[in-house]
Amino acid sequence: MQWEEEMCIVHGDNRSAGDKPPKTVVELWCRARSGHSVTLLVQGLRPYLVVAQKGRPQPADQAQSALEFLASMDEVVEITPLGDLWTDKGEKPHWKVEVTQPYTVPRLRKRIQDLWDVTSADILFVHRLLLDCDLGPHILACGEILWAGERAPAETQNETTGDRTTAAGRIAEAGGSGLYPTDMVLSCNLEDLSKAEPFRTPFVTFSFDLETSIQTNRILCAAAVIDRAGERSEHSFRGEEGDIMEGLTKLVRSEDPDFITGYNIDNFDLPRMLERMDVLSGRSKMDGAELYGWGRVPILESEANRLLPKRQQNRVWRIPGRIPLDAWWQVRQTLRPERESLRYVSKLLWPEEEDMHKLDIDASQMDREWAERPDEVVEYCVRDTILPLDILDRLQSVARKEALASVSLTTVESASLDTTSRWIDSLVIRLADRTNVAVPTTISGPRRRDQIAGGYVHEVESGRQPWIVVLDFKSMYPSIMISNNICSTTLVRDDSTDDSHSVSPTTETRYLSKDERIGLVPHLLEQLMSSRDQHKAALAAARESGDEAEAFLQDQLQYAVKILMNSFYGVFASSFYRFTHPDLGASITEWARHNIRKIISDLETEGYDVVYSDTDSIFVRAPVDADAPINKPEESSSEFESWDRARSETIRFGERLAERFTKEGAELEFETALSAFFSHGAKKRYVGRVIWPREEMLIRGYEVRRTDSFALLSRTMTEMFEMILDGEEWAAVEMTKSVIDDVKEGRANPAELIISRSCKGTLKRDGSVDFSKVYDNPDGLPYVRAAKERIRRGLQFTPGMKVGYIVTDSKASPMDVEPWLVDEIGEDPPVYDPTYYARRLAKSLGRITEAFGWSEKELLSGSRQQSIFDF
DNA sequence: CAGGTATCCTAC
DNA sequence: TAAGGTAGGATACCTG
Repeated sequence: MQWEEEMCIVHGDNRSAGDKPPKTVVELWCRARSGHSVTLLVQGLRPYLVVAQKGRPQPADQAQSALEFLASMDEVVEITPLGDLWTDKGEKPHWKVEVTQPYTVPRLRKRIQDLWDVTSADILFVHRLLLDCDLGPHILACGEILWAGERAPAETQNETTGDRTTAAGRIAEAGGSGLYPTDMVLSCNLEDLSKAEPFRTPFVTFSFDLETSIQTNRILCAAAVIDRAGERSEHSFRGEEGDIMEGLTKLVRSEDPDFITGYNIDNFDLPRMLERMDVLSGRSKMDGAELYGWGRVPILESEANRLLPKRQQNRVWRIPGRIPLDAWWQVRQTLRPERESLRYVSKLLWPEEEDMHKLDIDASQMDREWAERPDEVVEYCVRDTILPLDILDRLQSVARKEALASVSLTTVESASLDTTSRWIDSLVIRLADRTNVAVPTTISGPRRRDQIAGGYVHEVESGRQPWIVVLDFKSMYPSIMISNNICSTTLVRDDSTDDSHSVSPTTETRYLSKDERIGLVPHLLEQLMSSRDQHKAALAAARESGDEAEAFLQDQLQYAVKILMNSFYGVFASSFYRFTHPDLGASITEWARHNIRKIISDLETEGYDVVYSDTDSIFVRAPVDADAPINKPEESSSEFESWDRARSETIRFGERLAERFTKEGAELEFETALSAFFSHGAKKRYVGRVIWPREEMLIRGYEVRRTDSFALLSRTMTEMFEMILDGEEWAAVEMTKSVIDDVKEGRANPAELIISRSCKGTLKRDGSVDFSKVYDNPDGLPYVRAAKERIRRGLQFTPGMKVGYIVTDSKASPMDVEPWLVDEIGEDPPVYDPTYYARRLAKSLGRITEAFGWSEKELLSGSRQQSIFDF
């Protein structure tokens, strides 16, 4: 029975489907737009690599005997000429060498690379399918139904499609491995797949959590929640450890989720499952599959390798067919919270809902808690599986991954777990293949030592400046790449010159004109720029018509395009990427420095004051009445008119500068107007009172922005900035002195003194953490000592997480610190070292007050003057 | 106690 | 043996 519908590719893999003749099947695990899961078995694609004669271009017929030898090799099935392809040594004849199976490609590449230039030889087979058929994650697929389970659409279920035994046979015949745990299995050919418009897929997510014994590492209980497009069901497991693991595994296999989440699963739950599986199953791999066979493949001896979750080195976990997405990592990336415990994060996200973060179990005493009140432990465990789902919902993590997959034309798994260079690959290789450019392999080996120069940062003077306009270049690096046609394929590598070339300002790196050859990178960036404009227009139209769902989708897509565009520069300025050259990155930043410096010097020549500039931005003093008040007066007040006039003149000045300095391909935008700007004289650290296009305070670089500052410092500094920007520096100093006095007297709230820093480490197989591999002197670092103390006390620590601590004695060397455990186990706060905190406050705040003549020493001395604070 | 090194985090 | 970049500020520890 044939079936056709739209679906989204979650993940893909391939397997051999016979040797004589050699056949390979691509397995695509998908979620249909209508909700059920599908395994697509795609036939008809054969693995290949591409070769050319080494060195300078030579006539194709000189390759004849070498080609004959190549054709005689075991792995090689067929060789076909591709004609001339572009390479950095010129255009030359290439041949497509089809091979038996994907796994032979790297082997063959190594064997022949002394004889041939080998290209297109490090591309994952499933990506090959998306590239060659020009598909993205959203597809329309048509195929023969080999299996239709209970959740498959009713009209697909009948006696034939629903019979397990015969289904397994049909699947094997189509090159699949057996009865996949998906709702449907379809067989199709390459031609049966086509690109579909993006839609929001109703993915299924599985969230789980383990509670384990601190003494023995044994799993005491577990919980899981399934989210099926918003519909949730809760499950809990207790009893024998093996039964718990089997229960979880059965649930994964029957509910068949696309995403697997939880809090800290990457470094805790997933490795712990593997460790306990080893303990319980001994040597039999198939016992292991019953305990932990979460891979989306049948439970068969032949699938032993794909059934279990895996992680190479210290990288992300991979589960064939599914996507492990740690809620902790998503929180870290999108929220950047000061602390990262689940309790802290849930309070941050849902401050109103008390029972969501009720603290009732002491995780550091899990064995005792489990012995005394197992029901509460299970309840606690269930709650900790619901929160990660709520977090992913709130952060829109899944929708973002899907949008990124859609704009980079890759699988959702690749968008979720792969790195920037893979997403770029997906677009670049596709275009290279279509425009006859050979695709070199990624460069391996040691990193380049000499760095390229980066952006220009202007010196900033200490003090306050009134009425400033901030302008910046729109998408500076992408614009430079587009307007100068910067690409590996347009770089002039010999010393030829031509008037049509685009020539970089100082090193005189040359690029071909667009008329001669349009570079891959400029071509793609231009496409992305216009597609972002289209998504933005569609977003506006959807909002207009009240179509919330469409507006959401278009907003996700335009944002994903932005992210993708901004990552081009980094990848092409890197030392390893396949289409890279050191001159590329260097000339992009060279143009950038040149452009911004030119504007600065033009403005200065005309007598304007450039206060600051960083890479693509410029801060200029507006020529307005210097006596106008900088803090906004009441509208009824007599000074209001003066302020308001300064404001409109500043805005007009900003608009005028933007217009004047905007050129074709380099758009300077008027970003904000400030009534006051302050810096203590350090680059990348400044504050501004924004008065246009909205009213707010802008802070960059200062401790206020840093997650490793402490709350009291951030709060005091923010208040200080408010006062300084209002012109009340004396009050700021007095306020600061009173804060420091309180700290010295021991009156500060210790919760405001927590310092939190990320701490690395390597996870050992038995679950313990090794710090000495990543740190020269681990015990010399306060946060490592705090992490060690956490571990000693039976609390979770996973490599990379932030550790909160209080300094208790700074006179000791190294200083004494204690971890902050109040959130997690309700422990009394440590007693802080008043001298240390007073000194840190005075130092950080003193740097700022120094601009007005008050030093750190004066803040610390406590010699407060009579002030408005003394009532 | 000055200066160098290791480390973190941020701006762009 | 996997991989977006550079510029810059700040802190703690260690050494001489």
